[in-house]
Amino acid sequence: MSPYYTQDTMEPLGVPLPTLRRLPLYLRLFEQKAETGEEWLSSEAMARELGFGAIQVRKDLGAVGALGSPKRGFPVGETCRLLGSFLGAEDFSETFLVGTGPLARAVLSDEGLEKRGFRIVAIFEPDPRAPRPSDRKYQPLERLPELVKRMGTRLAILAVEPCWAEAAAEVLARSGVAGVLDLTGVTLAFPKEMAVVRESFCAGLSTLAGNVRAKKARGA
Amino acid sequence: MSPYYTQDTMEPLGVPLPTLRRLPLYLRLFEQKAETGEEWLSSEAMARELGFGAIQVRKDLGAVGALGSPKRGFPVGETCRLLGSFLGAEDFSETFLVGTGPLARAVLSDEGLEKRGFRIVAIFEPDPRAPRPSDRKYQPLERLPELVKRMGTRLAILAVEPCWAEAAAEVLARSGVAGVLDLTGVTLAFPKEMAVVRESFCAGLSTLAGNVRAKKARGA
DNA sequence: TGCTGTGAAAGAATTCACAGCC
DNA sequence: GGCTGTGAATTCTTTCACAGCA
Repeated sequence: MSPYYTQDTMEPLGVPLPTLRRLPLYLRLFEQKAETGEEWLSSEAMARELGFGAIQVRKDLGAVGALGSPKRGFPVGETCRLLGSFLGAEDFSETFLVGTGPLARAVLSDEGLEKRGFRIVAIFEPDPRAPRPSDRKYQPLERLPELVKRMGTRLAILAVEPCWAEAAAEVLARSGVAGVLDLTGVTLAFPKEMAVVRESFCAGLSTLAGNVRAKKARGA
Repeated sequence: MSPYYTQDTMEPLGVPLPTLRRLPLYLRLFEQKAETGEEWLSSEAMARELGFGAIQVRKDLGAVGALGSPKRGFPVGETCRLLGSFLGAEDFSETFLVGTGPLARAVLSDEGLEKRGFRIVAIFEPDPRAPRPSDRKYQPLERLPELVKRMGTRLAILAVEPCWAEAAAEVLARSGVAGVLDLTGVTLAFPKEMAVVRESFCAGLSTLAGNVRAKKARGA
């Protein structure tokens, strides 16, 4: 039985999007504590470390059904498992990677992914003339839809060069994957039944710059 | 004089964070239109392409002072400049990069950054024994604070291996940079007067997985 | 008619206040 | 005391409805 129910009503939970974005941060904290062998972690300690309110931390954790204990906080091991299974692993561990350039390489060498239970199970390249990376096998992009069907994969990471982004996005759109992590930085249209998370260095930096500016405007 | 004032009240604007995160998407759309030579872009066209409401697009653009024209939409060239200067370029173009691994390489090879006006002006590496990349010069991390002071750089991208993350974060915290784009995926503490944007493949994938799950729960 | 701009209403997310438990 | 869990209050975002303009 899937564990994602609120504690009291036993209704499946719609976790608010902002909460969803914070959950990975909590998970990391719990994992760190697990490594040092600590058993309990309080919302206030987390809040201090992350720079936002303790009540928010509790609400967020409560939203996925995490259960803490008065005076001590949240049990490290159990909460780790709960967050880990909610956030990925388990149902969504198998992921396709589209692209073989520097960005795709960065994804492949990210230790965090496998630590969290995600596994890149196949790599695809849309450009037939792309230099062939020596260290891992990859397939032409056209074969992706077929493999999605055969393997039941539901997640894909799009990390191709900008010029190939649209072509690749179209293939993905028709492929039947449920969600795409779009790292291309190009504005791509996906059917709206697909889940899309867009992330790019550029957008991140822009947001940061805007942030700094806003902070200064308020503070000074 | 800085142009970031609301049109009517002439008060400096506090752009809502969710809006701030969407602005880079609009900017990309405008840039694309600029390339194909089109002069006008309507909020509804944008909305269709991005998959959210037209009213929201108008509110967001309005929040940075963009001004559209009835029946036609928003002027491509002018809005490009406005968004571009609000989001980065101009005041924040010079950026330090910390790290020389695959992730840092991906940042360096990202065409989007320079296209948007950001420039990596120096690269730092905390690990004295890291393999020396042949193609670009870099400096030991200890020199960063000094260079921040001399060059007045305000933004840094943190892209080191996880094991060096904390050490690097400490140096950054004392260095006087105003904002950090943290790509390490490690939970790091920064002084709260610093602006921090965290981004990682892992968090992105986790969010995506949660998203897919939530979508399914609602839809079916 | 076709689109923007805006004040008002609805809906979410965050914060507060306090009850409960060890 | 120290910390969690929760309903109520507040604040922030989004959406709606319509006025205005070319």
